[in-house]
Amino acid sequence: MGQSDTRTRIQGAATVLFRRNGYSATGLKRIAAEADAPFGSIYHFFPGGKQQLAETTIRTSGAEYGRMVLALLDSVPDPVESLVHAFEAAADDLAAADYADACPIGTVALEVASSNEVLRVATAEVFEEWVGTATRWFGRWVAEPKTAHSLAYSMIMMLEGAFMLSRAARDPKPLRVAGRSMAELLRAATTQRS
Amino acid sequence: MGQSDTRTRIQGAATVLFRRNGYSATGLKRIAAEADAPFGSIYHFFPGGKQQLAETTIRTSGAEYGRMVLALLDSVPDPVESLVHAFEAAADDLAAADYADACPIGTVALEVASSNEVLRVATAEVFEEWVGTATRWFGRWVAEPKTAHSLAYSMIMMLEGAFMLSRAARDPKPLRVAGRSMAELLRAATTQRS
DNA sequence: GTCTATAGTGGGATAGAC
DNA sequence: GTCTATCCCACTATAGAC
Repeated sequence: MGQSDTRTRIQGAATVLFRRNGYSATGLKRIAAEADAPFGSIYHFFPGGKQQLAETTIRTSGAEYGRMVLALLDSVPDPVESLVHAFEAAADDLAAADYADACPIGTVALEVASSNEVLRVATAEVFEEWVGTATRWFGRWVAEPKTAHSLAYSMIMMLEGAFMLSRAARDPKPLRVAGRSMAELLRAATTQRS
Repeated sequence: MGQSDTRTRIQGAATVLFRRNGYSATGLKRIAAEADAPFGSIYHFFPGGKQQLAETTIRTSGAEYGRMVLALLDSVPDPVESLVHAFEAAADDLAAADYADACPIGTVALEVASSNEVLRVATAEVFEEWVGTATRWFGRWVAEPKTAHSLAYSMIMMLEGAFMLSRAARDPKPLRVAGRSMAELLRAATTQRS
């Protein structure tokens, strides 16, 4: 256990730091210190260095976060209420975390988009996975697959944008507004309009 | 002219690099090189160093970008069509720029939100200014001020989230979907629903 | 004021003792 | 396999020549 435990602590510390401060601003020495692990252990478990560690955290925390959001959406029966509730929960969590822990991959995604192909592809695949999951969720209430797909994209984009504005302003309001807008979008998609 | 021209080139190069690669990944040496300016000139014109240079670019390019988006929205008479058109234009521009030049402050905003108060406040104030401008624009077609405010927030959040997904996937589609969703939101706000 | 050289710090990565 | 010491490089910042 001692061995894989070190690896777990390293990956956990990396996930937290990349999420809060991004890829470039996070040093491997800092990760080792936060993980209470010797510096060399990073290269033992992640021979590919910083990039491999980041790719691992992106894919792992990305999948985890997707499951968490889906579970949150499934915890309320009515889909419109569920959207409002999920964004409210995200707002509360973000405020409780002092506006530090939002999307685990958002900051890194923007940072590496034009500078690191390996990490860019990793973030793109995580987003794609989220869109697929969300499309299936919306598909339970929306007839047109294309509409479900658009709603899924919109939900993730609205969430990412809301995280950005809420963190910058240190204010949960953007996330709450985003939730109500997504509810409105779903209502519009399921309601006949004159 | 020679003097302030150097300052302009430095600020221009900084704006481009911060926008593409973020704050931490951008070195002052690189900025000086891209600006064809001696390294020392950065500290001559920006005695506060990297932070002051970044704050200046955030506020300046932020205001410019806000004016540009507003002009784009005002270039089409019908507001619903205008939203679709504006996001389409953003999609075309982003693809033409090889997915490098999206929002001038988005990447930096996420990077500094939990690590640099001066820059965090600068990004927050730019976002606030955009929301105000957009609220006035939506107010021309929506009666309720609160609704106009929500639409303004949603548009900016959707744009930021769409930039993130489009850059990660190197695909203009998220931006186009975002535009259609914003059009749908405005339609829902201006149409009677059964 | 313009520019260069360098100090001082922290980064990623590696070699090698244990 | 675990851990430490160190290398080399890039960074921010500054001192000082011109």
